[in-house]
Amino acid sequence: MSSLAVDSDTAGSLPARPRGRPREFDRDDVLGHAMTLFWEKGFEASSLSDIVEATGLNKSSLYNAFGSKSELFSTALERYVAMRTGEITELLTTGTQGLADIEKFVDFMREWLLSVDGGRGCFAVNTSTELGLRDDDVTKTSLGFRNEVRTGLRAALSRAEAAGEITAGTVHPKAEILLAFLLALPVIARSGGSPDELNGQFAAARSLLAEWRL
Amino acid sequence: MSSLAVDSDTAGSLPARPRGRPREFDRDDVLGHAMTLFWEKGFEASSLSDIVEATGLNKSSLYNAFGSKSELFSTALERYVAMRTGEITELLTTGTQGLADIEKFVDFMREWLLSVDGGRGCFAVNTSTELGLRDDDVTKTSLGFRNEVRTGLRAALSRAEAAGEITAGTVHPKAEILLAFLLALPVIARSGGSPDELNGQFAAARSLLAEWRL
DNA sequence: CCCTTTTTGGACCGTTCAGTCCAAGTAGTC
DNA sequence: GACTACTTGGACTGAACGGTCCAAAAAGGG
Repeated sequence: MSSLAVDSDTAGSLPARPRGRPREFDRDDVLGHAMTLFWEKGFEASSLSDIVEATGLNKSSLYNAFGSKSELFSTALERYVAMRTGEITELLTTGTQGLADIEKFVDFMREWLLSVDGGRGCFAVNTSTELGLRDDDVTKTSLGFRNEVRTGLRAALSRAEAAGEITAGTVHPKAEILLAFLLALPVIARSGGSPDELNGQFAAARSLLAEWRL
Repeated sequence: MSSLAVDSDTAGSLPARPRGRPREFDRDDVLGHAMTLFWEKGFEASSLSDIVEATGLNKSSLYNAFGSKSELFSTALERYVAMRTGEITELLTTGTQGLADIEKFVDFMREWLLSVDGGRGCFAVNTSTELGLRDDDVTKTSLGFRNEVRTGLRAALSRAEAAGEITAGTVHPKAEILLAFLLALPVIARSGGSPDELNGQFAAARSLLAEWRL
C-alpha cells in the first residue's frame, strides 16, 4: 500500500511536502514496533513508557501522530489484521486448488507457530480474549477477521467440492472445524505449548484433511 | 469439599477454633467472587479496588488471607481449574460410554457457552493468552488443565475404540481435534460470537462425531 | 527575513496503582 | 481481667499510570 506516486524528487513538482517541521520518524515503522509490543504484552500490560521505549518516539509525537494509547492499539491491530488477511486471501480465496490450498495453508501456520515468534500467538485472538468483553471497536475488528478466515476456508473448500475432492454439501461444517483449529493453535503456542504438542495438533489436522479426501 | 467434621457445636470439643478474632468472611465465598472478577476482566484490568468491591473485604483482610493480587489470582485460577477438571473427569474419564459421553460433553459445553455468562469464555484460556508469555506459574496451571482435558478425551475415545464405534488407531488425532474445538469455542464466545456462530460450531462438531461413528 | 505551520523534548498534571502500617476490635486462655 | 492471637478498617505511601502543555526547533511561503 502507501506510496503510489512519490518516489523520485525530480518527478514534476507535487509530492507537496507539508508546511511545518517534517516528522523525524516513519509512521509505518513506528506502527510496526507498537504492533509487536501490543502483540507481545497485550493492551493493559503495555504502558506508555513501554511504547515510548519500543518506538523511540516521545509522548508528544505519539499523541500527535496516533491520538491516544487505545487509538494506537486499534490502529496496530488493524494493521495486523490487514497483514494476515492479505496472506489468507492469497492462499485460500484466490488459490487455484482445493484441498491442496488448505494443506498449504496449514503448513504455513505450522511454520509460523513453530518459529521463534510463533510463541506470541495471534494478536487478534489475544486481543479477543483480553478486550472482547469491553471494547466494541476491537470486538468488531476481531469478528471481521474471523469472518475473513471463514470466507477463505469456505472458498477453498468450495473449490474442493467442485473438484469432487470432498463430499458434496459439507463445506460449511468443515470450514468451522478448520476455523476452530486456527483459533486454538495460537492459544496453545502462546501458553507453553511445546513443539511436540503443536506437532500433535498439526498431525491431527493433516489426518483430518486426509480423511476428507474422497 | 470443605466441611467434613465441623457441623454441630455439640460434636465433642475439637473443631479447635483458633485463638484470635475470628474472620468475618467465608474464604471460599470470597475466592468465588474474586474468581468471577478475574474471569470477567483478566488480571491486569482488575484493580485492587475492583477486588475490594467485588469481595466486600478490605485490603488488609485480603492481603492477610491471600497474600497479594497475583497470589489471589493464582488461587482463583486453581479453583477454576479444579472445578472444571471435576466436571470433565466425571463426564469423560469416568464415563461408561464412548462417543455418547463425548456427545454429552459437547452438549454440556453448548449449554454453558450459550448461557448468560458463557460470554466470559474460559478463565483458563483467557489467562493463557493474557499471561502465558510472562507467568510461568500460570502457564503451568493452564498447561495442566489442557492435559487434563486431553486425557479425558482420550479416555472416552479409547472406550469408543474398544466398543468398535470408531476406527481403531485414531484416538490420538481425534482427541487433538476435539481439544482444538474446546479451546476455540470460548474464544469465540468471549469475542462477540453470536448464538448463530456458536451453533454453527456445535453443528460442525456434531457432524464430525457422526462421521466418526462406524 | 519574517510569518505560519508542524514536530519535538521534556516538564508537569491529577489519578490510580499495588501494597504497608497501625490502632482498635474481638475472640480464647490463664 | 489481664494476656495473647488474630482480624479489621482506614489512613497512608511511593511509584507508575495515561495524558497535557508549552517553548524550542525546523521546515515552506510571502
